[in-house]
Amino acid sequence: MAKPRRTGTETSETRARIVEVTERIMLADGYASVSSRSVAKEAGVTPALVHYYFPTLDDLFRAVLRRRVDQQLERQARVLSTSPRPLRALWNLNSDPSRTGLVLEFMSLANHRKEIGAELAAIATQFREAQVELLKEHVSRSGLADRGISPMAAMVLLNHIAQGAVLEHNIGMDCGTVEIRALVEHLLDQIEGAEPA
Amino acid sequence: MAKPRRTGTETSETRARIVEVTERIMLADGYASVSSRSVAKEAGVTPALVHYYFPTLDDLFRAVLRRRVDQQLERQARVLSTSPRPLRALWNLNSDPSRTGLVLEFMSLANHRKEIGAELAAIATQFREAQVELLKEHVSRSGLADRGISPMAAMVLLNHIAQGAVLEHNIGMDCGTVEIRALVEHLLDQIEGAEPA
DNA sequence: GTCTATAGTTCGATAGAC
DNA sequence: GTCTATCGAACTATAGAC
Repeated sequence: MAKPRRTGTETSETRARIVEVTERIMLADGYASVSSRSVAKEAGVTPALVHYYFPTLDDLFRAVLRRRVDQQLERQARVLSTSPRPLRALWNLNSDPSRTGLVLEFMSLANHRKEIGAELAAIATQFREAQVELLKEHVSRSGLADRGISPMAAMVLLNHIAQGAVLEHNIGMDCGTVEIRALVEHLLDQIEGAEPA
Repeated sequence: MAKPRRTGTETSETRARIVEVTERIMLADGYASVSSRSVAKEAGVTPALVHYYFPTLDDLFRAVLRRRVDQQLERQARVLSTSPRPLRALWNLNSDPSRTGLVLEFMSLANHRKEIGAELAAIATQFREAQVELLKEHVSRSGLADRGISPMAAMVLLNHIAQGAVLEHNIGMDCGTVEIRALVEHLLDQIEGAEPA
């Protein structure tokens, strides 16, 4: 009996548009620019309607998070299980600014919305475990074990480099960009073989 | 004639306390929790006094940034020029959560305060160039060239790993923590020799 | 140097009409 | 499902007294 307030259905098109707009604002201007008003304006509805679908802003943020997680988990699984060069496939995937940029926004958001932090940690762990699991099946092929690098270490390394690159790209920094990219490409070539033209 | 408003002196103790408090809030709760009120409350003054020293919040953020930059540039230069193992010294420096955590807050802040983004990129470039410059003097000793890794690539790599580790630590994630740390330690040992007990 | 007081915004959230 | 209207709170910033 605590909250008898009305909320919208999960399948609403307007609801989907609100989530999309929110993600766009987060990427373009940061999570701090998300408000029921800014979202409503860009979605072409009223602020009240945003609250109709998402009683609190946290609910809205969580919806953005879940939507992306579902998308990316599926995409990652598909790429990892079909690609002959899983490491390179993951590198390409994680170099996508919109993917990594959003992760970073949620990490910042988690810094003062503690409930989101725990949810985010669980999700990130889920991603990484899936990466490691799928990589293990390719481990003989990838030649990682020969270098004394565990699948887990390889995954963390790849994620951190991609993440750092996106972060610096976001603020317009280009010092070292070509060098680190060359290093990664070189290592990937050594481990998995060069990409076919 | 645009702004005839009064502002405080640079040497004020109260001013210094305000900057310190702001940095603490940024690290603990994120930049979005910084307001003239929250800072004033924790510093034991009134919101108006915060604006007396820092006409806008951007001025306050910039003061926090400059204070840290001066501290860290000096510390980095000292450590790099005196340590027999410059790479390990940098790794330890960048693994400090309060250093890297603050960098990340400013990177998020830059996402919707574009003026700060340019300033931050310039500063980060300055840091990295200083790292590369000082590392070059040690390059024969560090054995990096033998592995085909340029000083620039090494620095970017080290920074990104440390940054990623702090980021994940911040949200309470520990998946892969020991593996990546072991990998870095192993590589540092190989390149620069083991630390003395 | 520090304060009170306040103008002017923006925001989250809700009630209730249509 | 969508709206208008609004309350109450928090915020940035400024003016001016002490």
